[in-house]
Amino acid sequence: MAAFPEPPAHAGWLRTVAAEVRTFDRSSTAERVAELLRHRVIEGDLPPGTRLSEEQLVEVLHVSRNTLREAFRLLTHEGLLVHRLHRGVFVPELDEDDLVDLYRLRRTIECDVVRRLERLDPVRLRPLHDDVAAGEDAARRGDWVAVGTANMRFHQHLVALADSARIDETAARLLAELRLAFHTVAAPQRLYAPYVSRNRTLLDLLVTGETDRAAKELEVYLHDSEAQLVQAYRKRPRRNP
Amino acid sequence: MAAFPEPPAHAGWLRTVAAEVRTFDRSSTAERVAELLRHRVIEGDLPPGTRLSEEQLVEVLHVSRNTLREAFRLLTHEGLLVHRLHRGVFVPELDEDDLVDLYRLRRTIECDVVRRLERLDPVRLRPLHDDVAAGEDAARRGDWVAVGTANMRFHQHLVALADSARIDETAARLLAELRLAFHTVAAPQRLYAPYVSRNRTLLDLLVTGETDRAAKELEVYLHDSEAQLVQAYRKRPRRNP
DNA sequence: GCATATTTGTCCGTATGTATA
DNA sequence: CTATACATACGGACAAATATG
Repeated sequence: MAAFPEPPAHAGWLRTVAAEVRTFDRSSTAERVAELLRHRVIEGDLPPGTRLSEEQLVEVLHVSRNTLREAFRLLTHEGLLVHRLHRGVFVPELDEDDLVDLYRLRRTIECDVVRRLERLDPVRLRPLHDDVAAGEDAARRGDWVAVGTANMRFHQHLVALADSARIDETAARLLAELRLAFHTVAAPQRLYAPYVSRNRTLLDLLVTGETDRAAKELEVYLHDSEAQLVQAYRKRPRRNP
Repeated sequence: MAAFPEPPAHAGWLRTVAAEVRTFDRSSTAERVAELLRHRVIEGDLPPGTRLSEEQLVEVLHVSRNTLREAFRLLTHEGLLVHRLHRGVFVPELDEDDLVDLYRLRRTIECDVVRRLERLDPVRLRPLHDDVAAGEDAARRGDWVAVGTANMRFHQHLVALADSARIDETAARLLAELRLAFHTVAAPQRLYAPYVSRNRTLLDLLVTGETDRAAKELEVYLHDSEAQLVQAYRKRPRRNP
């Protein structure tokens, strides 16, 4: 043993990982590994295009190949990894078509959820208030990572108003994939900035019960967001032309 | 060996299966196994509540346990199997809440897709025409299984008009799960019957470009369908009270 | 409630096939 | 084209949890 020449440079994130895997219990090992990798991908620690070597991960996580591969399968179906036969799993590199596709489904779900809201108990807006406040606060501090997180939470809590587990799950996958897109552009910070105040506007409309106007506002909102992201995509520095 | 008292009665489907697994290539073994099991579940050959024994399937499919478990993971994530820790995988038994949840998402997606249609090339309605015709034909023959299949195809082709891979995928999973619900009620045949003509009505509205009316009609349509299915659920014979 | 048998969860070693330098 | 690295797939083993009598 010790036959492994220490993982290559890009794998710095690996070092802190080993202990975490056995932290939780009451779920299968594969799910814990998946949960761990999920966060690494979503946080951008593994940039799009990265290949996840079975050998290295087995070594570092101290799990068997089988278990690791089960975790891969889970994440693959969540869209957070892509699986190329006989080549391994990679963090996906979304292209412009993927962006458009993601926003297409996103508009369908989020706008429809808002449009169908009625007789909404104000208490249920509580998480949204918190998210908006967190976003505004983070923006003041200039902590753009936190702004992004708060924004994602806001939208997740928004669809949660529909009271549908499957809508929640679909939205979660959607937003997770979208995070990948944000990680492929140069300065994702700026992309979140304009939506701090727009989330506030949206929330106000929900508070006053103007769901139709809220739905229309959200529609424009998401179109703008998509346009900005597509633009950032085109301007991004690319390795392979 | 021979310790198994012959798989129980419901497992007759196993016998014809062995050869099929090695038919295709160009995909992994796990995916081929998953594809096979997927069809068996969707077609209702494995009724909801069935446990899929690893040992039996390994025996019959001639694949290793690891490979089989990978196939399980794939299907679990599609909602076609449920995984209970240390107990194995089962064909899910959807309850009333699941039904409501499924229809909630279904209305969101299908209705929104229809509402957003504009300047639709009539050629793209071709698959829908075929599906409606197939449904009507099958209904005349009294082939209710074929009616069900045609109906599922119709709705899949309907959402395909949105030109979104992720919407297609979401809808596919949705409809697959819904099939499970149909298999748990006594006489699913009758449930499809009323929608042969309603599909025709819907299609006519699309042909004339009245997308708003079509969306509203679909909304009512799906509400009715849900109500009927829920009712059938309550009347169904149950083993465990 | 207990002891046993069965089944799943996890790991390992190895052989084979595929993609890429 | 060959060589190499790696993923794919298999089968055996044991531990852990569950089901059964």
